[in-house]
Amino acid sequence: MNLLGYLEEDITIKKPLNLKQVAAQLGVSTATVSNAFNRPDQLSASLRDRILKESAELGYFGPNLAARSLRRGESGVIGVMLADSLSYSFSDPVANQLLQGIAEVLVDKQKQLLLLSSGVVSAQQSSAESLPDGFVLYGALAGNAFNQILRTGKPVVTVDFESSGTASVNIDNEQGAFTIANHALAKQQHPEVAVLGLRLIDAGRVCRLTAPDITTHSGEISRSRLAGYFRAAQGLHCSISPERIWHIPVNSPAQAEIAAREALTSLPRPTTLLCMSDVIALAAIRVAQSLGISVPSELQVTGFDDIPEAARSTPALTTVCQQSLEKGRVAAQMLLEGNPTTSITLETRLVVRDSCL
Amino acid sequence: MNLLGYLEEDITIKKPLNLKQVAAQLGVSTATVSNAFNRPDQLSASLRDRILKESAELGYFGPNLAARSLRRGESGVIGVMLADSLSYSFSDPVANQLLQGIAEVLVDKQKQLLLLSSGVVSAQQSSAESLPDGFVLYGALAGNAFNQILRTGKPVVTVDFESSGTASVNIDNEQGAFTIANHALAKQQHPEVAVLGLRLIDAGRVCRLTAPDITTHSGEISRSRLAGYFRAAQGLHCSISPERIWHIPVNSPAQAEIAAREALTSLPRPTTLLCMSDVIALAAIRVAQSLGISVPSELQVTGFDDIPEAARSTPALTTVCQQSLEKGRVAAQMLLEGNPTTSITLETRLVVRDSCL
DNA sequence: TTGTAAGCGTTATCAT
DNA sequence: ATGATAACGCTTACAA
Repeated sequence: MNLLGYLEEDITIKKPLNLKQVAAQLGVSTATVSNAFNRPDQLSASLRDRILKESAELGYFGPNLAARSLRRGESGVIGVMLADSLSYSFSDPVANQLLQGIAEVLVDKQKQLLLLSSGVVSAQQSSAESLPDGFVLYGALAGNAFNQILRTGKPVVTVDFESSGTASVNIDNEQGAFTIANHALAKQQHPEVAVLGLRLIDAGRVCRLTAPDITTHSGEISRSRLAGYFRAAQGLHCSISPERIWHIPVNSPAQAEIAAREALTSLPRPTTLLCMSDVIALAAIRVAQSLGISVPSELQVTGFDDIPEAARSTPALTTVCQQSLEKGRVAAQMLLEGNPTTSITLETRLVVRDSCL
Repeated sequence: MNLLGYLEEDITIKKPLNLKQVAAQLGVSTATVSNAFNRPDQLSASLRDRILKESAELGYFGPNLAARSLRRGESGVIGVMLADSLSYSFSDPVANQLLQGIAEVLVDKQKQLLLLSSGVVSAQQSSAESLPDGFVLYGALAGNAFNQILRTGKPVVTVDFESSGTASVNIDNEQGAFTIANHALAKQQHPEVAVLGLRLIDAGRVCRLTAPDITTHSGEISRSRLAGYFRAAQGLHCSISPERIWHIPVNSPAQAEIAAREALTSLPRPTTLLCMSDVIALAAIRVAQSLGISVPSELQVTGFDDIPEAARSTPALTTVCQQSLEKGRVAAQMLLEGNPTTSITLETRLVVRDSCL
């Protein structure tokens, strides 16, 4: 093989065909090839079939996405931006269910999914957010990422947080928390309540709250849930003091176990553990078992989320279903069907299983 | 507001700024703005800072991705293509761990993640696979999707399957299965073995195998695991007949429970259940518990994968760690660091916990 | 039905 | 450091 031959082959491998070359090969105009891929009505079915078939044989599988979206102003890609880091999100069952719901709709509507995490975008020199035709934003985004996306002027649906002017999908966290706390506390005479809370304050370690922490606002969702717990407790004339509320910085089993162990070895020992996520609650059940504390007879545990694992554990977890999967579906549908403007609040549902009867 | 005003405003909202407009606003040339974003060495630091700052204030956050990648021939996007449907993959703990590992590396290297599922691509008229600079392919892809990606000539790393000429990350499924089967069977006198297999044949329902199924090859991975089980059994002079092998079409708890129930109510009742995934094994443990069969004293259960939930269940699951997270990391690193050509086989590790001592 | 050509927003080259 | 300009691959209005 000579140098020229080598170069030719190299080019063949490196550069995919483009529409112009295909048109030349097939002996038709570029317009016709383009129409074959984009506007079936502009040519005869037989010609279209021939072009599609033969171009596939040549190794051309459709117009280059960058060029096409540059020209058309749309890409067929939907961006999903996650407040937490990407790799963490894949380990979080709630985020996974949301993504699952979104993916269902996108596949159905033939859209591609570009995953963005708020950290990367702001650091990036080229704006990946210029490509997608629309966005699902999950959770309160760090810093300017949110504004950056809004300024694109593209349709946006936010999930689990709201911002005036954009469509959103939410649940009533306060109400869900109230309902389950009420369920847990109503039937006990003198419940000893502890709360295992998620992201209540701005601290990187597991710790108890202090009185001033109660009035400070930090994470919206957690604060709503805490408010729901308080409302239920007050209605039943029992109280939850700050030092019986634990802050857990990340929704991970490891952190949750630390907090659960602290709570369950503190005195007086809690008889009820209100947990702000299922991951936390499941960890609490494991810790209780390892300490020889029987659930639910000696300790009632409640969760929040209703992740799949909640139904599988023993004892099965009593929790609040927040329909994460449906959230994802609804968000994606709103995004893809017309101009999204409305805000939707999905129902939460008390799911009574064995950990708190 | 008059019609013209309305239109102007509409345009302002709809069309994001472009580099040319920004250059005009700032009173510099397009080349300079472009250089500010792409080639810091081409202008003074102070000018660059001014441009970056002021263009952000104008609402310009960096060059349009479609235009940039059209021009440069690269996009900064990595495509991950999953053999299974996207929404299913998000529910599968193994796929999630792989994605987590990939995401770690991509975030670190400032790459974006485009998720493709093999179903969508082939049906799509525009080729989304033209955008990414490289691909991680997970699992044996349906139909032409694989070839379509290879023909792009872009770097590819395959995970959990091999194809000559492309780099790959794999584990030794046969060896892993052999090791755990050997562990499970070696210490019993006359073990009654049943296998709960994943995707062994081409059938959509849970069912037992028949003799001819044993020789037919279908899913590569499952077949390797089955071969490992057989090798271990033969070495210990015990046998596994086809009607003691169940086929489960999807790695879901629901399907697995059906198979487990069949297996555990069949006679003679198995004393050892070799399961081809942790999801299946965990389902088997739950079914055993519901039938009053004690694990591990009356029934030994082994899994495969070592998903996070395996360590958390009671009894904790004895399984084979296949390092899914590391697989993802390695695959992404291979893809991003130079021309990937090598094939790597990651170690599997027997993890003895309580379900099979 | 087909061919032609403008232009989408960017980068890179070249001369200035 | 700048200005002008040619691509990158495609879509589409328009003319034939």
